[in-house]
Amino acid sequence: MQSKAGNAQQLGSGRCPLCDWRSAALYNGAMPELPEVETVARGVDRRLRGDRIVQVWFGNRPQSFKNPPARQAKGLAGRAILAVHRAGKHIVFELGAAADAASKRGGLRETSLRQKNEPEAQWIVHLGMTGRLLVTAPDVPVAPHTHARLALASGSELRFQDPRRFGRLEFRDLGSGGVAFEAPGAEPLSIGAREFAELFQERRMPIKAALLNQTLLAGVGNIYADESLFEAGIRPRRRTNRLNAAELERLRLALRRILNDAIRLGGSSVSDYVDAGGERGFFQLEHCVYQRTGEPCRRCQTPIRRIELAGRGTHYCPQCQR
DNA sequence: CATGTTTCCTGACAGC
DNA sequence: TGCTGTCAGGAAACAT
Repeated sequence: MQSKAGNAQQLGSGRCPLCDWRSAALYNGAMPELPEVETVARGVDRRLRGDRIVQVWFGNRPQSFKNPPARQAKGLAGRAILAVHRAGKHIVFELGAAADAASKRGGLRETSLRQKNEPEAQWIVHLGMTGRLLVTAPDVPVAPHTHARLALASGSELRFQDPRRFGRLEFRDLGSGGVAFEAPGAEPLSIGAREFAELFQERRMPIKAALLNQTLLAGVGNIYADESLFEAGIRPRRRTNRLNAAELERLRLALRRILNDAIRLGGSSVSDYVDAGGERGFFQLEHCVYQRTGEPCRRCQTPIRRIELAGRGTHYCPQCQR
């Protein structure tokens, strides 16, 4: 058995609150995708909606910032958190007026904006591979690779940590001609059959590469691409324009079902992922192909095969997927 | 334009 | 024990 397959046997970790299941060890190799990002966004929203940012500290690793940290810190300070939600793999903080600016500025425009509760700014967080967004008490020791700390009026602290620094933080001021963030691709949970088919039938890339392309569908990453192709019975290398209507519809429904199941289980904790309260998810226990190279297919016992596609490890059952 | 490849970054692990 | 090499991957940049 290859070394990667050996790793895969140790897949998952943490303790399940329901069954007390516990695995041997962590291992490396997963990232926050739509279900994980949804879980984090919901957790942050529940904890911080209505709170106010009173103080901001940013680290000095420029890779983590889409616009300069000093500007982001200045933009965030004093603002109310109106809501937090997911868009694709992004976590979007909808922010109100800064406390001091609101009292200074006043005026008609301000009043109308506040009445409609429209955001005046946004903070957009992408977790990349290893990013974590955690709500903690301020006296909890600061973990290594913490690049952002936001002190809140409630006394809580929001922290962003990201060892590999593939994550990105971005501040947008919507008041001065700034444009609200929009995920580039369609939402896989709500896209209809026709629109889904239209995304793919004119293209000729491998279906797996298309699923990973965020400008087509927003939020699908390596785990859920592999898992949904397994459930739909489609080989990852199949060209998108060679898939018939029935296959595309199977894929759409498989993707939707798997993403919803994963959200229900709090996401897949394969390596670094935890939700806003530091809890791990449990969808990794449901994986059929991802990181199961060489292990028997759960449906037909054929060993799961691993190939490289679009620069990613890609897992499938040669018997069940055609 | 569409598609393919490289790069960034660190921790975990295998092997010596 | 401790070192070195390999691998994981989202998305932007670059190449074909």
